[in-house]
Amino acid sequence: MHLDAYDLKLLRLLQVDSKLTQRQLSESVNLSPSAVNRRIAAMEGAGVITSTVAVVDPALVNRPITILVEVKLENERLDLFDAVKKRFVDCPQVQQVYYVTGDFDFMLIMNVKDMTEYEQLTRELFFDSGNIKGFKTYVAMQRSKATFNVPI
Amino acid sequence: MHLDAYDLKLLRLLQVDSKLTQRQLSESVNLSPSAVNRRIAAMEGAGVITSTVAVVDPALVNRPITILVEVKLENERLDLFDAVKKRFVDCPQVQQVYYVTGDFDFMLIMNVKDMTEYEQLTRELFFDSGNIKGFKTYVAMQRSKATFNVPI
DNA sequence: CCTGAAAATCGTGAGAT
DNA sequence: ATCTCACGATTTTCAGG
Repeated sequence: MHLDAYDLKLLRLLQVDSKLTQRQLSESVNLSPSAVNRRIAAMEGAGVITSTVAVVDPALVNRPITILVEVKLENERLDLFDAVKKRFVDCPQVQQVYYVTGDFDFMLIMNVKDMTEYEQLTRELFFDSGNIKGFKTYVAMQRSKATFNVPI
Repeated sequence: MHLDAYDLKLLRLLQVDSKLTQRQLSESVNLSPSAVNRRIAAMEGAGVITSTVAVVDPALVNRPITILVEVKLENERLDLFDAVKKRFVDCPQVQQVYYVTGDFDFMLIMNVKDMTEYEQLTRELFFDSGNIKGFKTYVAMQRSKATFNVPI
C-alpha cells in the first residue's frame, strides 16, 4: 500500500492518541472527515495499523515489576526453536519476544506482580522447558519510555 | 483507585482492542453502556488507562529494523545520568528505555529504517554524548511478540 | 482521488431506581 | 452504585464533482 503525506501525518497523530475524532484529525491534516475515515479504514485493512489498544499503567493494576531476560538456547534446531518461542509468546506475562543473534538468543520483556511470580515463571518457561542453556535476569529499576511509536 | 472485576474485564478487552464500542463492551461484561462509559472515564482520569493508541506495523512504513542496545555508563552521578536518559527518551527512534542494574545500565529498544541510520544515531547518542563507557548492539531477527499488555 | 450531505451509529448526561 | 432514555456528536455511506 502506498502512503502519502496525509497518511503519514494521520499515523503520527494516531499512534500517540487514537481517540482524536475524525473531525479533529481532518482539521489537523486539512482534509474532510470522510477522507480521513476512508484513509484510516484503508490503513487498517492493509495492516499498516495493526491494532488500536488502550495502554494500561502496570503499577496501578498491581503489576509493578518489569523484567528483562536474556535467554540462551541449548539447541537451535527449528522445531525445538519454535517450541520454545511458542512457549514464550503464549505466556501472558511475557509482553515482548525478540529473537537475536549474539551472546544470547532471545530477549524477553516481562511484567509480573512480584518476584515470586517471576520465579514460578522461570520454572515453567526455562527449567521445565528443556532446551534452555541459561538465562540472565535484569529487573528494571525504571521504565523511562515505553512505546512502539514508529518515527515517521 | 479501586478496580473491581468489571473494570479488570474492561481493561482486558480494551488493551487488546480499544475500538470496541461501549455497547459491545457492555454486552461482554453485562453492564449498561452508560456504566461502561463512566468506568472507562474514571480509569482514564485515574491514569489506569494512560493512553489509547494505534499500533503501526514498522515494516509497512519502511522502518523494518528493531535493535536492542545495552548501554554502560561511565559515571552514574545523578545529573549525568539524567542527561543521558533524557537524550535517550527524546530520540524518536528510541521506543523504549529501561534502567537496570547488572552488567549494563540501560537497555534501549530502537526502530530504524536501515543500519546507516542506526550508525548515525550511535554517534549522536553514544559517542558524542560523553559519559558512555560502551554499548552492545543486538539486531532483532524476529519480533515475535510486541505488546504492553498487562496480565490481569 | 475529493467534498458535502444524509443516514446510521455511538457517546454522554439527566432522571429514576 | 445501577439502568433507561433522549439528545447531540460522530462515524459512515453515498451521490456528484
